[in-house]
Amino acid sequence: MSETEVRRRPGGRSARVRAAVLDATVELLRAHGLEGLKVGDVAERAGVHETSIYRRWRNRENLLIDALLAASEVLRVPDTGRVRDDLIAYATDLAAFLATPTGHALEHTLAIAGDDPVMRQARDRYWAYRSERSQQMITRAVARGELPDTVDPRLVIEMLVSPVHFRVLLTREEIEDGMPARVVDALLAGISPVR
Amino acid sequence: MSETEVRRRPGGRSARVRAAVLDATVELLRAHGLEGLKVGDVAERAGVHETSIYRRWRNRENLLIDALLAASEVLRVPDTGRVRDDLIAYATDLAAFLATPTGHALEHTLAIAGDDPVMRQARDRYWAYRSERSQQMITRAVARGELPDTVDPRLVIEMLVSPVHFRVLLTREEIEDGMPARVVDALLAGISPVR
Amino acid sequence: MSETEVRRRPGGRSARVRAAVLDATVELLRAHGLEGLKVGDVAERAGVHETSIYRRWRNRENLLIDALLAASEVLRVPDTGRVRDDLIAYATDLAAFLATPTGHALEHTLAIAGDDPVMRQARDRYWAYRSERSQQMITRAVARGELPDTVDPRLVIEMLVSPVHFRVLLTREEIEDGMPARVVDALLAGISPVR
Amino acid sequence: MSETEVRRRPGGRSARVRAAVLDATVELLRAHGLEGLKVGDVAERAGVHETSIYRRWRNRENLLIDALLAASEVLRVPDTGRVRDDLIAYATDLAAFLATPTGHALEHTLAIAGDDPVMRQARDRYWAYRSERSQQMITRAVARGELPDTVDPRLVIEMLVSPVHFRVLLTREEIEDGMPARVVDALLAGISPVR
DNA sequence: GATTAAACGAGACGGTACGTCGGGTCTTGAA
DNA sequence: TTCAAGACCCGACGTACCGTCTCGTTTAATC
Repeated sequence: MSETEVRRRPGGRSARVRAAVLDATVELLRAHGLEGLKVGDVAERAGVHETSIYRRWRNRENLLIDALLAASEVLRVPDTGRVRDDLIAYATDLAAFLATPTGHALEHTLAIAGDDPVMRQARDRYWAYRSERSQQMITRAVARGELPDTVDPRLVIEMLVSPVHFRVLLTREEIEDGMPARVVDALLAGISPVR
Repeated sequence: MSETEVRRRPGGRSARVRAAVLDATVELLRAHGLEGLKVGDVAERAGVHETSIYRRWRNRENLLIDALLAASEVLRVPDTGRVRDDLIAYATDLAAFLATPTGHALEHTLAIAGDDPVMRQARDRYWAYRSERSQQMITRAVARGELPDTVDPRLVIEMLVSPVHFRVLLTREEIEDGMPARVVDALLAGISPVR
Repeated sequence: MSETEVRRRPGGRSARVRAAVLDATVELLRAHGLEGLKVGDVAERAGVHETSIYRRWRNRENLLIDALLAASEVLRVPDTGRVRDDLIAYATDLAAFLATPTGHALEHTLAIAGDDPVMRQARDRYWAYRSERSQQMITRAVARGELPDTVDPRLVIEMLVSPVHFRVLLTREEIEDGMPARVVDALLAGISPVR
Repeated sequence: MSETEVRRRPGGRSARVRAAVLDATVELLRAHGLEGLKVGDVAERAGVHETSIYRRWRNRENLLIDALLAASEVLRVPDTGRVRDDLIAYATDLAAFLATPTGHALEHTLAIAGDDPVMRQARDRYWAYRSERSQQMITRAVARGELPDTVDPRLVIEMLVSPVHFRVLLTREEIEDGMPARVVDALLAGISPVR
């Protein structure tokens, strides 16, 4: 999904350069963080000339986005047969991913990213991809009869993942072990006792 | 709450300089956004020498944080007597604030901010302040008997505000009119019909 | 002799930039003196970006030295066939050169210059060049039989030129017309009447 | 001779401050060299407020000159009864002094110093003092009949001391042991064998 | 297998902003 | 009223990194 350009000659020099650069980018992100990522360093580590990077990605942001989206495919959507377990597992996985330097960097990049067409498109593509996949947990639960068909999958997913992002990105507080479960339970049962 | 230093001579030159600089910072943020804020411009607009800014705030980030926190005191906590109304009003207000350039800039700055002591302290102070005040909505509801005393005010507030921040900061999707109400309802009643 | 780098493409942009910057430097030195020479001004006058100057020369001093050494090639070594005339002519020329703003600035720069490797090398190269050439006046005289082969060319040249430098640099007294001749005569004949 | 101002209350606070500052200046010069001398450091070391220094000396240069001239009184004029010995001893002493950090700094300061009235006067006073005293070696020799009364004392002294200054200030070459003697001999006897 | 166009290597340069440094002035509280 | 303390003004220096430009060289697809 992070393919920005048409690959004319797969496996040729171009492809090698591209792969080396994206790898180096992620690697350096992990090591020095977002601010510490310099195009020149990426070039050096990739064994490629800086000019070649600018030629292909035009600027630092494009490179970043391309590299990070490629690195974000690790998130898997569980399918245990029970919503509660699915949601807890997903939130836990997400928290773990966001705790890695790569995950952290991805978040920051998305948060910082401007609104030029390129970034906008990249961002939209990323969230569309994630929404679509994670909402399957809800639609499957509805199909199984676990949840009423009146639920709004998007809202549910948002209320599930946003507290995790919130802590990672804004308050920077740790996500303690039971947190995902408590979020899921509050979400499923509500906080008022009776109606 | 954004007071970083002891005011030795309140009203003296130092205080005047400080105020002028913070005002200019917020003003320019509103005008040119986060990326467009240059320390040199702030200095010029504040009628102060650039060096004086660096002397006091050390770098751009510290200046930003100080200015933004000062500008974030507008958020009020409602007290209507009914949780649902309180929470909806608060979330709506928050969404409105985050839609302003100042609010946007505040979010971004907090998200970008590094982990040096200065920023960490500023961030912690900010969230402590906001948490403490907003959780009053929950504790009041518990006192009134509207909510059971088993609810975790912190979790509730997080689940209330994080979807708003999430959209503003990450997906950049609009917050439609009914959204706060739907979040509150899901939170209060839960999404599973029966247990 | 002030060539610090290998010219890869002689006459290319690099060479043009280099020449323009050195010219501008000497020109501004002439105009505003040593203290008044700002790197930014040089850049502007040379039609070159300030960064380019810092990239190549690293700091103001290196630029100065390079420019001044380039400007000091005007000193010619006379060859009249008679030592006395040669020495007087040389000392007179030297005095004239040192009286120009450029000469003045050269002196000051050499006197001020620190002992970092770059400056040290520049200084050594300069004096080696000047020594070697000026001592030819003595060796030629010895070859002609005008002077005994026991004379130390280096000492003689030092005793010839140092009074000139001394006045220009330290006492700042004028070098009156007959001064070089009197120095040369004292040097050749000695000041004691008999031996 | 380095008294720039009238001492109103010798021994009073003013005098103490003045002495402490000048001492600190020379001390720091010795330690960090000319470039490394900061007014703020001097103030701190002297246990005096920076403002007090600026009040009295007005700027860094004046302070420097005042301190250095005070430190240059160590040069003594020998009187052995024989010109050759006198001159050699004097030149040797001079070389030794100029080799000390203080001597070095004095030279540099004089060489760098601008032409504003203050510096001009300080410089003139310094050289007048040194000239007057050192030329006594020549006039005494003339009185003794050792030298003809046609010699120009000023020229002789210049030709004696300038090679020393030359090496210290410009070429930065070491002054080897026999050098003063060879200069003196060349000066007394001349370098041409016979006329 | 020779040709040719795209991509790459190399390196200087333009440009913008950041942050530093240090000399020197000015305000203010306190003695 | 004077003085110590310290913030401030001012103007430079030097740094860092982004992104551009030019030219020579390699590579890989095409003839």
